Amino acid sequence: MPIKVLLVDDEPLVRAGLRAVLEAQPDIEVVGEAADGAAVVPLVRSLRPDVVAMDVRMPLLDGIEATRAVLRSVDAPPKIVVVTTFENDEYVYDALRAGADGFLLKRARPAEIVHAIRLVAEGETLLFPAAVRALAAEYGSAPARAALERAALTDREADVLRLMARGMSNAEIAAELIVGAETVKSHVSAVLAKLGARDRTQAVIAAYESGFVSPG
Amino acid sequence: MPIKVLLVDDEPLVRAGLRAVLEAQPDIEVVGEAADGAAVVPLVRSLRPDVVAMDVRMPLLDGIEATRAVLRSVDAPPKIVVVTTFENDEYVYDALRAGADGFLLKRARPAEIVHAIRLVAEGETLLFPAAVRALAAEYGSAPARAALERAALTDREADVLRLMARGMSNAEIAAELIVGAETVKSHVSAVLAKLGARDRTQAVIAAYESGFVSPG
DNA sequence: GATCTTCTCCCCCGCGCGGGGGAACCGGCT
DNA sequence: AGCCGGTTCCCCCGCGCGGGGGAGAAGATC
Repeated sequence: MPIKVLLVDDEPLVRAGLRAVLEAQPDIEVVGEAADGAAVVPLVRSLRPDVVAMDVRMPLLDGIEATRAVLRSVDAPPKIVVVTTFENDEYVYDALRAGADGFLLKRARPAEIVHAIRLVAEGETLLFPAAVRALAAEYGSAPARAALERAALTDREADVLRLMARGMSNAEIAAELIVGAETVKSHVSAVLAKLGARDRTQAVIAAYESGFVSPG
Repeated sequence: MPIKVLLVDDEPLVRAGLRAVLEAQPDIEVVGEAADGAAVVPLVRSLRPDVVAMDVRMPLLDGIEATRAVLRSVDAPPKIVVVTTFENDEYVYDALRAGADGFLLKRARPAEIVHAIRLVAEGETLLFPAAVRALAAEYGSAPARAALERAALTDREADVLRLMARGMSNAEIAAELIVGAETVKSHVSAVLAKLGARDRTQAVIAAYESGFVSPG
């Protein structure tokens, strides 16, 4: 009997890609899709998947909350694999703490994705792929890193800085985080103040220099 | 005279979407469509498009080979923009090496797609659009550096980008280089155009991701 | 000579950014 | 109950930024 998988991602293209990759395997069957976390629990109840491939960042209910909701409210819950774009995404670890069984990168090769699904279906836990260790190893210089740690950014400020470091405007960050533009401005101002940066460009430079974000 | 665009994608839905987006612009005209790479060269010869929006993955002849074929066999070849679904598409960089002038993601917003077409039509190389990070992540900094070299910054523009990456304002850069503020603005604008960056922050990000500057 | 690129500087203009305030809500802590 | 930090949103305001033009001088190239 095949491994039944439920896909949860707000981007149709990502779902289509995962479906194509997984359904090419004879032992894997995609039994359903959801575009946001709020739809996950009912779908898990009705479809009884073995594995849920869950995006972290989604509108309405993110992957972390959705993971908690599934584990809390479903008997014999499925294995949950967190799907993420960036390996240094802090949310990934939150999701793992919330009870997820592993994670995989969207840029992973199809064979790796298939492998990950099979592993967690068998009860294994995928915690720290080589990519994450390698990234942690080449983390930034100690002084700069310490400086940024001293800055003591809040969770939300860290989110904003991460998106700033991806070149997003305030409006784009607001759309990404599903908050108002004024809210983003508040967070940006707080980040600039804490980092001692004059503008967003200096803040992004500090993020790179400290290893808060890393090239590649 | 409008920018003449040829669409090449095996998915009719994608072609329809691109056509709808591009033809909403008064200065852009979609002159033709092709469903696979094999049909591209004859169509380029007969239609003489300014820009070819080329999917990477296609039946018969993929976007990489089709790009090579066009550049090899057509005089005064059109600009070629690689269209891809996933930012980590391993073939994207191969296409850039084959001579493509830029790339864009299918999930990009209409305004970004239009912007990309206009930029490459003007002879710029489009590097930034969100995919640079993923490319650099998977293949290391060498490809991104090569891509930045393709941008062909002049000596002065490289000077300005280096100082931008140190967090300097236009006025500070002007003082550092002992030139007028207006001169710096000109160089900055040139850098942004060549990198396909929207603002100085994105330019600095591209500088880090490409290894043009390094943390530490 | 003519042409091209590069570097230099200038104009106007719109807008996003960042500073400076304030305020409401909520959860945690005392 | 009271306090406080975090998140959310609002106001006004000045200014640097970036786009779109143009233009002159120097050097390379043909």
